[in-house]
Amino acid sequence: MSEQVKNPEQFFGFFNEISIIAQLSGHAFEKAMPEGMTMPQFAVLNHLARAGDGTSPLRISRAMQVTKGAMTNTLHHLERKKLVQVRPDQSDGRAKQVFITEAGHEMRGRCIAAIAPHMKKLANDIPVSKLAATLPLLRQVREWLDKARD
Amino acid sequence: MSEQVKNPEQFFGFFNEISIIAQLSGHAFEKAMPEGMTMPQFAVLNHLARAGDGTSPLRISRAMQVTKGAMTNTLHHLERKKLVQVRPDQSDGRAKQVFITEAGHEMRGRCIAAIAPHMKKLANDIPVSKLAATLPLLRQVREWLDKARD
DNA sequence: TGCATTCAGTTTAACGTTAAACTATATAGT
DNA sequence: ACTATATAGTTTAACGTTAAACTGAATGCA
Repeated sequence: MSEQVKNPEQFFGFFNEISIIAQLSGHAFEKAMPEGMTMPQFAVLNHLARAGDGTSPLRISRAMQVTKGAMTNTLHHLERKKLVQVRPDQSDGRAKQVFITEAGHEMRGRCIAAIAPHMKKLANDIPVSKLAATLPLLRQVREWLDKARD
Repeated sequence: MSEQVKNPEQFFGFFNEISIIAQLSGHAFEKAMPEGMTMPQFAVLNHLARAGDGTSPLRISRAMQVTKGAMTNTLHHLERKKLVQVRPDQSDGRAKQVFITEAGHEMRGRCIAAIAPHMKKLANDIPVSKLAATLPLLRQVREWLDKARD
């Protein structure tokens, strides 16, 4: 009674659903956010606020699971808006350190506040607990894919 | 004891996990597939094979949840490779009809075959039943987002 | 019949992403 | 010390996407 993959459609269906949700939710978020803020930008701001300041672009790019080049781009946007400050790392001439500014903290707060009403609406129709219940599996899948990337 | 959104992080975490999985799985799929086949191209081929031939680009774009412009692009790729055939719709001068060719069917089979071993590996570590169990919720979220799009 | 509106599809610019080439600095081995 | 290799970050080309402008055909209403 081993688990056979009789039906590839279940797999495709799962990943297809995932990718459509990613696309729709990404655009919904960006539409709700303050002027010009994108998902990647908010994600970096949020990461810096939660996980702490002063890390390098490379470490942030790994946490966000994007390439270094993508992070260069995102950080330039945030820097231009003065939401982060990027300084050379004294102890490593190759590296830089990224700091979130006061304006950055404030912008993060505004983003969260802007999204809150939408979350409330979603929570009305779909209990948060059901979303949260899938998180362990999603994390497992993500970690699996990350490892399989070689 | 109503369901309060105390912790926005659960929401962000859910959608963040989703978007990372979408990105990783998309790239993993494309790497495994035959030369030059992309996820969107395979998705269209798969849709035509399963849901039937002869529909219009617009209907396909809606089924795939992408814009008309994106579908124009994807269909051009498939047409150039002779995996689909696009003909003007006799009964509506504005519309077109999309048909999957024999080569298209064959390519779809090759894509599925190419992905099968990867699915097997994933199924080894994460039971298909657990993925399938989340599908109803994912569908619910997707439909909610689709409706909320106005 | 004629005109305004809707609809199908294409095209364009802008954006974020990846992969790969590149610069510059750090590290290790001889 | 010197040389080879690894590492951090930037830049470039290519790609798929969206939004919006556009063309051409159909529909509805006067």
